[in-house]
Amino acid sequence: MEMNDDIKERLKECGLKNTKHRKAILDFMFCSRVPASAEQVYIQMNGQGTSIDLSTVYRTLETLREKGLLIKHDRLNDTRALYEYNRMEHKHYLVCLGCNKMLPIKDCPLAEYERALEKATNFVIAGHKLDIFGYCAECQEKGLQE
Amino acid sequence: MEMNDDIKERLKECGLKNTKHRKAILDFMFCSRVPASAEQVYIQMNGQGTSIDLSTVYRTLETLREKGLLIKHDRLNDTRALYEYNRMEHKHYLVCLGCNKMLPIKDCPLAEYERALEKATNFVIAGHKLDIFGYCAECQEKGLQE
DNA sequence: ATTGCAAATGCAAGTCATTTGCAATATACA
DNA sequence: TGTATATTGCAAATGACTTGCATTTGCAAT
Ligand SMILES: [Zn+2]
Ligand SMILES: [Zn+2]
Ligand SMILES: [Zn+2]
Ligand SMILES: [Zn+2]
Repeated sequence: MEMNDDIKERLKECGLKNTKHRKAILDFMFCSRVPASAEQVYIQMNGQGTSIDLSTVYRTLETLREKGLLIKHDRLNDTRALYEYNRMEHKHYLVCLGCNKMLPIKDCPLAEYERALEKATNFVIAGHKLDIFGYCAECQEKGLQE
Repeated sequence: MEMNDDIKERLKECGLKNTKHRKAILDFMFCSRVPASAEQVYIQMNGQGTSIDLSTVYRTLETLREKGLLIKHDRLNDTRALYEYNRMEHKHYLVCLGCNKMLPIKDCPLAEYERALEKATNFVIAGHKLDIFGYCAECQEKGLQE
């Protein structure tokens, strides 16, 4: 399978051994279009027949993050961290305050603003982090949007 | 003392009993110009002669946040949450990657964008958090800007 | 000033996500 | 195939925060 070979290759590039756990996790993260928590990964793995311990999930996610293969979102408003495959794209997130779902937004409204800000402040701007909070359609229906 | 009376008044407005703990904590938060963790508040209180239990600090900070007197910053990059007095200002920060200086920006470039986003996504947007990273003029001179 | 009662507090124990020590196992590569 | 090293499972630990409960305190009505 092509994607699998690609994943295997990326692990090798990083000097990581190609274990079934790592391959399965990286594969899942690659296919998932929303960030996932360690527990979600754990449930997914064991549900799909890849028996793995929760501590191994944590260790693996952290290892992959260190190597730049994953991005870690440090507890935005939930109590747990979320990871996602690093597609090397600049994005922002719509974070639901009801269910903690994160919806990636490719669009960035700040390029122009940053240029103006550089002139106004004498800062050299290197980047930014923008998260937008609100309530998703489902949570609105549940009446959680208070 | 004027500020103290003011603090007392604000507690009353919120339907909170005016206890020495609450007054001391809110007073400290009001005077502190940087966000503080529960533990920092705990150390400060006990250091200034206001003996208090850590769990009470947690409960008090949370109560004051519920009433809108404090803002909670949920674990920025540390593992612990920070609280600050709510001065009812919407701001962002230019954060220097060289010296960690934070330059407040009152201006917000996102009002228009949020409206467009609501339409495009069906989210009800409640707020956002934007931090811009870069290098201040001094750090540029020191050649720290990578 | 006294009293009654809900709110606030201290203390100890409990959560819960995440981390760590260590022995057992799997992988890469000679 | 053998072996050094990385990875894993399991159980126990960590650390920030929360909670149950008995006691104390603020405050308002007497
Ligand atoms: Zn939602
Ligand atoms: Zn952007
Ligand atoms: Zn600087
Ligand atoms: Zn803004």
